[in-house]
Amino acid sequence: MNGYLTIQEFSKICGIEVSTLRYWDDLSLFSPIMRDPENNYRYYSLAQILALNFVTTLSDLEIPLKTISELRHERDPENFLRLLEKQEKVLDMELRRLRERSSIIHTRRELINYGTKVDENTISVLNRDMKEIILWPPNIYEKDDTFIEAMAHFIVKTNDLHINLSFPVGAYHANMASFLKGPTLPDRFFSIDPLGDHLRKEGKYLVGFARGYYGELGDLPERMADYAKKNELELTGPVYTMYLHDEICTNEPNDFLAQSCIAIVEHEE
Amino acid sequence: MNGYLTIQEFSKICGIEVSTLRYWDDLSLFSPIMRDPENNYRYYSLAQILALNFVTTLSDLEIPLKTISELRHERDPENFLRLLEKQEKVLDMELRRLRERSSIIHTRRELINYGTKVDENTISVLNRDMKEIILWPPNIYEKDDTFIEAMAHFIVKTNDLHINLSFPVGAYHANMASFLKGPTLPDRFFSIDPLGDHLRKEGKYLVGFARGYYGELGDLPERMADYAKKNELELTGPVYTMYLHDEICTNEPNDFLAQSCIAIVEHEE
DNA sequence: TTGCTCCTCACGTCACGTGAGGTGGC
DNA sequence: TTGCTCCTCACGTCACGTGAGGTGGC
Repeated sequence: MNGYLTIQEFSKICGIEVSTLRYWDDLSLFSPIMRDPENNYRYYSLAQILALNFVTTLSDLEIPLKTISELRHERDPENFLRLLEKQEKVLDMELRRLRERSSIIHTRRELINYGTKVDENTISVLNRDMKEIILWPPNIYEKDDTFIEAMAHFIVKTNDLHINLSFPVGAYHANMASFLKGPTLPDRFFSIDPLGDHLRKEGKYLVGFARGYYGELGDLPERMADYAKKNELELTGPVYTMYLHDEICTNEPNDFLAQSCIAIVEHEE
Repeated sequence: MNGYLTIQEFSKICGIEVSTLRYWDDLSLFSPIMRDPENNYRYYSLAQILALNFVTTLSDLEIPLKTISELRHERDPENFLRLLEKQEKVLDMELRRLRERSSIIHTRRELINYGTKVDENTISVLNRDMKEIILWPPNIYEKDDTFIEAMAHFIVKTNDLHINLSFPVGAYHANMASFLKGPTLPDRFFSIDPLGDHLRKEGKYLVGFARGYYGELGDLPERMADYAKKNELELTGPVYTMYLHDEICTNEPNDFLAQSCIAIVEHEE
């Protein structure tokens, strides 16, 4: 057949799979210019690349084949601009969600990675960078509430806050006294979300670690207080407890790894 | 049932559809803590929100349910870091494709929009911004080739250049003489791609428009040359012909709208 | 005869959403 | 009795990919 291309030849030229070409033909979305009446072979022409380009361009933009099909016989610039505007909004939404996902992965990787390297038995003074978090509203405990129940109740009550639980969760005590008194019952929760507007300031922190389930910090508060006393450190501001390893990266609750830290007053001499 | 939640209650609390919860149960990915042996009702506990969080977090990251399921019983930080790294690469690829799509939409909208506003019957001198394009390698015409066939042949021969045909295509003549001699047979093609490294410089251009199929510019070259002569304009550099309206936004080839432009030498006095 | 391309038709994929048809408690 | 929730099972979605089983030309 002079000038005609078999389906495979056409497929190679335009980079569209044979199965896709057949599927588009079935939908009457894009059909070969000719069929052999004997054996039903499909034959395409080179010039069809342009008609094909209409379909591939729009389907690459994630416009549904049905919409493309409907548009095929009545395209005009005005209609088309409206479609593009609509699709741009769809893509913007996707972009936003993608960025959030990247953000979650990045945050998680940082914490987990740090958790695998840390000397978890030592209390020490370390420099910490600024960190953005989202502080949830203050907790109101009902009697017998544990950390987890409190969190669950909290999530239930504040469903409309649209907290993204994919970001790691942490516990916030307003000061060292509150931390010593009820390590299991933080004043607030927070999520470690780079878009948060609460800033944990940069500077020197007293830092300690503990293995165990949410809220179970063992004697960490006392050990941190002792260390501060022995080394004559003046502590200030809230205690931030972050879970470096949590239910996302281990299935053994006793292996959860928490890091608590509280800022140290730096005296200039 | 004290402390137990029906499937609908649990669904509302955690924001996961009832049908999704049932599906995840079918897959043994996440099951209720209890079943009523009488009627097979599902009952969930508040504490299950944490186990659920493992599934939702990973599925929000677009990790396949099968992978999540496999991981469920043997998560550990090391494994997990590897999974996150892998998924980060997947998301980066998606991000790149999304950006390209946005770029295509933006480019198309600009051209189409401009095309609907333009005074297409007038030759005029206009300021043009800098524009990035991708210049394809020079054309080699076989005898009887038309614009379209040339383009098709070109695409076939240069399949390995990975030209993205979703960006609008244009025609490039090395200079006015070449444009006058063979408007139908440009020296090169190009795509209007913001990532292109060939720059159409900013400045004053002689600009004209023509309706018609690819390569069919009518007497536009002569009209432009006449205008230049009458107004004593000195023309320089290549002629860029862009299709403001093409097969993507109209199904009538005679309605394609081309814009040809060539730079004008600006004498400082 | 062998190997190759083409055809149609049916079924699988993935993560659900949507009924249909039926049960159980107030 | 009525209305509500729950159940299971089957089928639909979307854009193909993958055989199975068969034909036609060199």
